[in-house]
Amino acid sequence: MTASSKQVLTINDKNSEISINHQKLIEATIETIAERGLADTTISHVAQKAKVSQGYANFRFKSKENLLLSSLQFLSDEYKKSWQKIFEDQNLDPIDRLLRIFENDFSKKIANRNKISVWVAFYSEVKFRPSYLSVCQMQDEIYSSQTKKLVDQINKKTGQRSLTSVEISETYHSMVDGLWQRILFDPKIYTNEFCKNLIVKYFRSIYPNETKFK
Amino acid sequence: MTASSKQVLTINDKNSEISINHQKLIEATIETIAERGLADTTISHVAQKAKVSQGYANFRFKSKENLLLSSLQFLSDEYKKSWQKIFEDQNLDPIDRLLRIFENDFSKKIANRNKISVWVAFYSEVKFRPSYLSVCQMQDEIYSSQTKKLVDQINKKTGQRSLTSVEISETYHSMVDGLWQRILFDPKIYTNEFCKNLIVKYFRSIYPNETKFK
DNA sequence: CAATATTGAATGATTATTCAATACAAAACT
DNA sequence: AGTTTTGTATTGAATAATCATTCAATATTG
Repeated sequence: MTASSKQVLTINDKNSEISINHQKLIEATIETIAERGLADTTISHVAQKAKVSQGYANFRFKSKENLLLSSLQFLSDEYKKSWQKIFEDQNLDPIDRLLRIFENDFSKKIANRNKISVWVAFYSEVKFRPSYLSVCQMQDEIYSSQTKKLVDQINKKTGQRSLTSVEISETYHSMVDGLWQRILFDPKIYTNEFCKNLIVKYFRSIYPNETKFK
Repeated sequence: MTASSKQVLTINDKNSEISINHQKLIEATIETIAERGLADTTISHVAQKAKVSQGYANFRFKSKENLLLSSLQFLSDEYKKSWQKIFEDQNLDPIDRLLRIFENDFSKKIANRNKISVWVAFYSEVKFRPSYLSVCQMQDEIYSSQTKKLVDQINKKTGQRSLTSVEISETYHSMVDGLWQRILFDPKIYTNEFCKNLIVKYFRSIYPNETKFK
């Protein structure tokens, strides 16, 4: 290893050291909200979980509010990346893409009780914190417009005419939100498989000739 | 007015005086949550809105937690009464009953931004307060089983066979929950009419020969 | 004159935020 | 190479604000 490469490595190390703390705190925040709820999430709990001092957590993010917002942003980005990958995959035909989209929406990584409880916690404050709202809306708009486009392609391909692409994509979207919420109520009934099955059945009833919605 | 009737009236007055305070506090709680969010709802705010002293609010309900739970129970009862009336109305044929059910679910009285924000606030705590969960689950189970039965009748009547009654009623139920949530995000797009239209379209696609889903 | 309803000020607990003190690491200088 | 200096990262104790809860005092009612 040369001196110069070591230097670069050192700089990287230093930066990632910083972002490790940053990331540790965000992850600790999400875990804490999932474990105790937003109402009982204190800087002190988060700092303990992230193994830094309470003062540092506050210093690092300037305020609790900012730490919460950053955590929501992280969650939002993570979700967004997961579906953007699918929308950008050129090898998928429209139906396969749609299948992948809702497989993703009910994958263990996305639709688990911990993540959902954090989402719902933020949702519940959306009316009172414009910053939360804008993160959620931003994400929603892109997802909605992409889904709509996708449904347009499928409608064209299948000749489905009784429902518009907006109607189908909005129905899908609201079903996902609703099912996520119901997973919180009763994860025994609302398993990921149960939810996916409901979605498949919905699309099968709209596209009865499509064999892929089996 | 006789003495005895006055007596009765007085007792009634006294009782209703008590329950007026009780009710005033519950309504003030709901309004406060709708206006400021659960996180910023303090006994002091609620008491001010109900025009009683802070100490009294606490004394009357024993604890803030209990006041919140009572408010959720009230909201739940109010909603339950509204749909039970429809399920019990013997003059309605199954399709009309279903129409009335989702008209109710998206009526101004039920699906307005204030009420929904309160529901979502409680939903978000369901994972951490068993008492909230049980109120929500109780309600849900009855509503679900009634809806399932209703869909069974409609399936029988129309000969619809591709979807089970559980699938249809669960899909409907999750759509309602999801749409309620989306009303919070963007009430401009998700108007009550927009939501009802989505639901009608859903049922029309499942029961294509039923002219009432126009 | 009871008995009950209601007040509002005091209490104690919790918590976000601040900041002086300290640890640490890199750079500068013998 | 070893020592000092400098700058940054991190700590943790102190602060001040907020709030639920309590309860002795007061008002209201029968």
